[in-house]
Amino acid sequence: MVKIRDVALHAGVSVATVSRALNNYSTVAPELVSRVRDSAEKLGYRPNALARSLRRQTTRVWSLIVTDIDNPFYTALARGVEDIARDSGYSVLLCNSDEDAVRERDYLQVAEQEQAAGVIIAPSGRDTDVSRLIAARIPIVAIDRTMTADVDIVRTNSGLAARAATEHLLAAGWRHPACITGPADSETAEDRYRGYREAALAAGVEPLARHVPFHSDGGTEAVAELLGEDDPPDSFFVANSVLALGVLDELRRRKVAVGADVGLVMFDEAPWAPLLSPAITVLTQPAYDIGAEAARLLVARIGAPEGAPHGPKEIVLPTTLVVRESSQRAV
Amino acid sequence: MVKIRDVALHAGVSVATVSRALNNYSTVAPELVSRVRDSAEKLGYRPNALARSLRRQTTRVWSLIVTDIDNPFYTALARGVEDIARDSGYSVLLCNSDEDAVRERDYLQVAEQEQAAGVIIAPSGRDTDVSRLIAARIPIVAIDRTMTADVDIVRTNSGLAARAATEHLLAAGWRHPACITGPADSETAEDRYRGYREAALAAGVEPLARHVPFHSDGGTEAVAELLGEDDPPDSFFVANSVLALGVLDELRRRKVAVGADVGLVMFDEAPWAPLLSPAITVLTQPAYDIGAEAARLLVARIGAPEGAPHGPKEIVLPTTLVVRESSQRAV
DNA sequence: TTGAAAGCGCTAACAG
DNA sequence: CTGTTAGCGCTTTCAA
Repeated sequence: MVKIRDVALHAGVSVATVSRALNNYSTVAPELVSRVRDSAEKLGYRPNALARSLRRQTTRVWSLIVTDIDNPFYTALARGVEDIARDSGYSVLLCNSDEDAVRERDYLQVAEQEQAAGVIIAPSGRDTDVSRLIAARIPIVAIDRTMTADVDIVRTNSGLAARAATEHLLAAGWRHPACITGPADSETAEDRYRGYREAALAAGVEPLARHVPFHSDGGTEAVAELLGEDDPPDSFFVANSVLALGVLDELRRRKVAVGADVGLVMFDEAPWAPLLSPAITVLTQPAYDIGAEAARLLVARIGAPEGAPHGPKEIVLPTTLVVRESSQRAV
Repeated sequence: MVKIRDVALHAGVSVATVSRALNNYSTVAPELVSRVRDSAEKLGYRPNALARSLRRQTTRVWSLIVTDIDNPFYTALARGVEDIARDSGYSVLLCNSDEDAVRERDYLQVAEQEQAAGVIIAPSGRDTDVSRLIAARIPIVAIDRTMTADVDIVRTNSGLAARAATEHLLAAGWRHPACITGPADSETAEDRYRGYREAALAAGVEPLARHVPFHSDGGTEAVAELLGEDDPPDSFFVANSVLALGVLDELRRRKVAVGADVGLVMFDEAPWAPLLSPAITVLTQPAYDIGAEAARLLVARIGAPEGAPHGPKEIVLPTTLVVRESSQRAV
């Protein structure tokens, strides 16, 4: 491993000069700069980021903690984060908590110990403990879900969108929409449920819902239960695309035809949504932009002076209903 | 930030003792161990990973570089890597090169500068330059695609599988299968093409193929071109699921019915494959296991003594043809 | 403008 | 068994 000392020796200057030259300090004589650069180039010198970070007391790495790496919403979001991070010279440590509070805690600890420059997190629960990060002055931006801790957040208005989706189902002629959502302690799951509930109540329909884990099996299970009800639903509002996978699978298994026997709207766009027969009506969240905005917020926080007084920022992005076939009653 | 010195002061011992106690050196008196642990606990001490790594000259972080984070194959693989990494006490820096050699180079450089303990990479091309990592003695495991560099690799036998898939198409009664694959400089793309070609030739069918970028747009484009041929194909062997998304989209747009007008088999399982009508016949790769095996190989390499003589290992996992409806001629 | 030297927080010889 | 101390490789005062 070639270190700064080797470059200094080769260039015939001190290590301090090498450091300054390579970090673009304007105080170094131009000739020395080029001599140093040449030496560094020739020797194949790469600064040791560990040593630099230790000395500078700051790293160039972010942690991005998501709850489900298989959810296209999060991969799209990750791209948004990553693009902005790259532009700003950061690398992103992508961590998958799998909705598991223990894994999440572990990753938060890693972020702390590795002295992450910042953390972007989709918290597994509202009470996810980030107090240590805050104490360590590591900026945090929440995405998708709010948390009790006082941090910046970028999200969409799930409740409103859920309400609109349910109203759409009703307007399309479905009489008895049910809601399949995530665990009650997940904020987005609850918001979406509430939006559905409002719309149902407003239309004089008795709300019918299932809270299941955010996995496709959860969707499967919920459908099975719901269709076993005395007064089964004739349509579904599903709180995310992973859940919908299970829902659609179970519906198919039971030979229940979407768009004819039952209606369906799901939260989140997915690459396969337009390909199904019928094509799935979705609530599109600007996933990439959520990530990008969160990244911008983080950059701003990192750059902000120590005792900057500004309170937590909140950015709410719009969700769009994309009407396709699954929500329509077949002719 | 509470540091080791603070713990030492609080526990009334030297920093060395704190270090030893916390790192489970058996030479420390049990009473001191507990005193140190108590102090550390009380003060909320968290070792600075940067300082530790700098001193130990080794980190607990891996880089996992994939070419497309939106490809379910890679997210499943990432889970495999992550699970084993966690078990072995490592964190995974997941990087998305997007098939872009420049991004890939940047990430490799980050891995080097951050002194990654190891790197698992799906190289964007066979000639991806990992010489610096090798020089820095950072173990590397290739996944999915081989490379000219001498590294461990975990992969499937794409060629064989592709051949089987094409033979299956032919056996199902399709007369003129075409191949839609990735860029010619991508090894898996080429392997899959060759497998297809062998099967076609063996059956006396003139090979017909398109090499396009591994994005859904590539699939769209390929279909458009292929169907414009004088002697258009009656079925498709598609080299991965992302490409297939574009293929299916274009087929749908043109109102060409899969399973009736054309047959289709794609490489890789995808959560939506069984949900389409008709359900898609796929070549399933054990993505999770590929990741897990790669991780195990990496653990072994990291643990191996400096001058260990064993050459690069290669692990080839089986691919399974899952016959569903899209490859069958409708009655 | 440059160099010498201190020190980021930790671990690991080396002494005792 | 415990403490003292020398670094890991780098940046950044402080002097010259």
